[in-house]
Amino acid sequence: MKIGELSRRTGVSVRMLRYYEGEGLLAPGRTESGYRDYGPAEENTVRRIKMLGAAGMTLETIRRLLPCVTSDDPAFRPCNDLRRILAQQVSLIDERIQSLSQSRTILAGYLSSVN
Amino acid sequence: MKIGELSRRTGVSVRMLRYYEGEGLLAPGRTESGYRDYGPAEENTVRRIKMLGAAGMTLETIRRLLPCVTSDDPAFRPCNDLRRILAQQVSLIDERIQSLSQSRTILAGYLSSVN
DNA sequence: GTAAGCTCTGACAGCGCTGTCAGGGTCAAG
DNA sequence: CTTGACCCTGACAGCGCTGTCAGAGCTTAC
Repeated sequence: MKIGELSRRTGVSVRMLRYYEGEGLLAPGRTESGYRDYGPAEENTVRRIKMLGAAGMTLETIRRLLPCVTSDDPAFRPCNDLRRILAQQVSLIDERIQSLSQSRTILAGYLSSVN
Repeated sequence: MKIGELSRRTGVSVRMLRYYEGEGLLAPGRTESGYRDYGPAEENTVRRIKMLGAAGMTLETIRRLLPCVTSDDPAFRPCNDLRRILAQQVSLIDERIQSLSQSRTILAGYLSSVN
């Protein structure tokens, strides 16, 4: 299918689909005339990217993770990294939450001091 | 005092002190030769900016808040907005935390499904 | 053949903050 | 007077993602 259709099916903008490709997350074939040509595998990948993105991951992180998650691949590597990266992401999020909580505390302090 | 000294005293980079000014948070006088000239009031202001910034506020938000906090001013307006803005900031942080927690849950799910 | 609609590439913009560099004055001490 | 330290302005860069525009080719249906 062409990029417009994939966009409609996945809800990811055409712009972003091209961007994914530029970032090495997607590698669709091309028609003779140069149009990107996506298959079901690519559609799956886009869905996965979307999910991981929803989990707050950077495209760069997703890129490293994708080969592990793409169940269509024979997965040469058992992806020892998968667990490590996921765990890393979780603690990264924990740090952010911690930091925000701290900010929250400070603000709440101001707020109560204002009466 | 000149900008370098203020920077040393407050721990805020020269770059940022100039930036604060550009954003309308600070309005130091100028010497004849055009050097910025900061007094104790400005130093206080910078300290306040630092604190509010540590609470996760945008400079724009801080700008709106500053006139309320600058205790040196007679404070024409009783700053009805102060409470409102602070509360608003708190709920903004809450939203972010919520969003991160959601991401965390998703990731933790992935992690456990990987075993 | 023509027009509408889709695709292509490449580039600019913006969010909020910060560093850094360039080109050029100023000030203080020797 | 010269030198080194400091200041000035203005502009570019980068983070990560996204929209949008321009200029041009392809496709499809009438």
